[in-house]
Amino acid sequence: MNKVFKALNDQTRREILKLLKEKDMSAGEIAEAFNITKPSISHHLDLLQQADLVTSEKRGQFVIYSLNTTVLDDIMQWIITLKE
Amino acid sequence: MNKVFKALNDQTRREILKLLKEKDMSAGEIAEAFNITKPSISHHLDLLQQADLVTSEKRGQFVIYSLNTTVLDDIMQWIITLKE
DNA sequence: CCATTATTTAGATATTTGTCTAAATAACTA
DNA sequence: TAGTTATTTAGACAAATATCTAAATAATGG
Repeated sequence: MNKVFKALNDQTRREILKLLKEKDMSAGEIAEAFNITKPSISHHLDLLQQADLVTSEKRGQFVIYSLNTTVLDDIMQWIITLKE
Repeated sequence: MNKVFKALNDQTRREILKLLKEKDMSAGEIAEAFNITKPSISHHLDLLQQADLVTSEKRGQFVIYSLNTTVLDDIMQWIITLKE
């Protein structure tokens, strides 16, 4: 939960999630969408994965990342609880 | 939006919101609920207010804080968009 | 007006974070 | 096997953050 909030607290990471909503992408493809070096993007992807917001799968020499929205349900529930 | 995510990215601030869900509280009352000094809590309240997650009103020598959940709707909508 | 109480502001400090470059690892291909 | 491409790891550094103590501000009550 803590890790999810932390992962969401960054514009670049939120945009990565938005990209992955459209389609699965390799680390390199994701990096190309930003003006940030590949190691930095790799770090962001690591944080997103730690939060379970993305999953990754090695396909040949590529690592394909996918969005995982199931943890967002917890955040939604947290917000709903706060509102009621 | 950025400020809301930032404000939510802290355990203490999330607990403050939970407290304020139950009832409005003065800055001092809130501080007493934590093992943190009053200036630190004051700083957290400032960040929450910047994010529009709480409002404050001066009543005599006290400052009463209240929860404001309207901005949480934006977060909810952001999550829903990501999920659909 | 002075002392007390409530809260915030200022300034310092240690930790965390986002970014970079350089190097390491892993997989394909000629 | 050697060279190329894809990604991550390691290490450094500047900026942001959470916390503290001390001082300032504001309101109350004798």
